[in-house]
Amino acid sequence: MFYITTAIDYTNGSPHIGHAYEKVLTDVISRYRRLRGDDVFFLSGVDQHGQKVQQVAEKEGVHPATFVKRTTKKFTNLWEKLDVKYDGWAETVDDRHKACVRAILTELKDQGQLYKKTHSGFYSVRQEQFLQDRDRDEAGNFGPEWGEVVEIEEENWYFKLSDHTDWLKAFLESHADIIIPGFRKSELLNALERNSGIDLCISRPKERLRWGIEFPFDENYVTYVWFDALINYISFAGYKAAEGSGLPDFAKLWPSDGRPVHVIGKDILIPAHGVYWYCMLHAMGFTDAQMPRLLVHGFWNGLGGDKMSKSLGNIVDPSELADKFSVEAVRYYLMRDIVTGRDSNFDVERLVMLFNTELANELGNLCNRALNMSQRFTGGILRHGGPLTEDDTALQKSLADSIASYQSAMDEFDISKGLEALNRHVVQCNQYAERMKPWELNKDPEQKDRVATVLYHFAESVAHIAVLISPVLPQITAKLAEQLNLPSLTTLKLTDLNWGLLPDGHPIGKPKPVFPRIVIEEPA
RNA sequence: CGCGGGAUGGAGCAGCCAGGUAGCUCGUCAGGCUCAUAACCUGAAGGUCGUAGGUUCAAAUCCUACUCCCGCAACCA
Repeated sequence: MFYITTAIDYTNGSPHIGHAYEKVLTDVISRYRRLRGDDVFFLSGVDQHGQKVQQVAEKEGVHPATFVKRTTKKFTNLWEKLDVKYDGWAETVDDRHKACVRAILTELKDQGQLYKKTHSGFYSVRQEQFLQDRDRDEAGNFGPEWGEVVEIEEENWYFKLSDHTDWLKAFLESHADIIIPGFRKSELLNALERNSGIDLCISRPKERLRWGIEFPFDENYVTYVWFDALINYISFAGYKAAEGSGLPDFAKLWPSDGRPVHVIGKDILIPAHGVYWYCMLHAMGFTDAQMPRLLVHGFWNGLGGDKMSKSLGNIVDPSELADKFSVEAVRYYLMRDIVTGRDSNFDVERLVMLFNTELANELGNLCNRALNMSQRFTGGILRHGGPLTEDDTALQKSLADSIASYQSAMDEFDISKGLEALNRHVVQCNQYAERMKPWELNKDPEQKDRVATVLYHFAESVAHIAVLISPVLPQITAKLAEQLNLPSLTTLKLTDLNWGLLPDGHPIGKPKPVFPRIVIEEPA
């Protein structure tokens, strides 16, 4: 079983392009693994507790539960629109999740992993948070942005993080591909070096935070984010689930030799996932062989590399984008114009350019011209035709090569490179067309077989690409399958992709552009 | 000496881990083709691969120093 998760998004606002990227990326990986023939379970969800939600809900005069229900809808609507198809959906207000969190807390407390301690520090009443030395201004004071700052003492629950950091260091050092890309691991190890010996505060007194999961053994406290949000990866996988909960079988999703993949953003690697989550799992008794892989993606920045932010006004709404340019264009752009793990700059012009060149002009046009010629020259019937020439075998080899590099790129989560590999074959097909000139051959009745052979090579190439591109553009695969009059294409696996998907004598459908070019009206 | 990333023809990027003629897309210029979505194909111009050293027969790639840009620095998230 290939178990893959996204981070759960915090429901205090609307989803932006970064949320969409992560979910589409995970969706594409899931679909690819299914294409490979793997059993896949894809979990996504939302983080609904916490102070920010409580505050915003209060401001809007609604109960937090009502508020998160409304905000959650914005996320689920977007995933539906963007064709993100998850198998499990995590909502942290779910009673089954709460029960799991409580069971874990109880167990860890019994094992002596949790303890209560008093912390004193400077507290900003307005911001409702403790302040650190680095929040001080140059003169060493807390500035006016914090409002009234008081020194208070507060008792809280702590998790013995420091008991696990030595193990974590050794574990990370001995497992090469546990964090992708690799440079993130050195960053994590360095951070670990600097900060070991600190325990983790995991509670909030109820007078400060009500909107959370109550401690099973101390009713005056709720869990703070860590032992709530992070637990979703196991609670919704069926960890400690009650009979008839409707949750998956945990032993199947996360077996003793199973390593799930958590897809997360670079902002939550250190410390949340890279330190806290690994140590939490270790404390719960998960073995080294069960520790998840972390696929750490980068961010989409604004043009020029600025961070996207409300104040700069360069926030991109993925939903509007999909309405304007189509879901395919958005999915393709998000996968194509970034190297997994790195940052990229969001640029609508590049979205349009990549769609128009690679999809409309190259792939779409190839499909269109191929089917058109088949309709006009061979009556819409595909035939294997005459004996193969060197050009034909070279084209078949190009396809095989493309599939091989596609597969190795996709196995390494490098979607952009995988798509590039497919494009290479499309370009080969167009070059083959120029050399073979079937429109010339067709004028000579002697060359009927040759024309059929050449046209078959186009159609067969399109059929293969239709399948290979399906993780990124699932709707397109269906459209291409329809035009090729071969609905079974949508159910093929990677191993089924041998030359000859289209039988001899196969009647093809009517060509219709699958990627109409995006035309931007220039302001006069 | 806090940590990590980046610096490659006009633009955006790949290549670096496992050194061996500098690659892709867009743009520009010239040509070809007409089956096709004003799509497709061919050719050309354009780069001392941030700077300075070093290792090597050979460095964009390895090592050292430096410059500039970005992000992050754990009871707060």
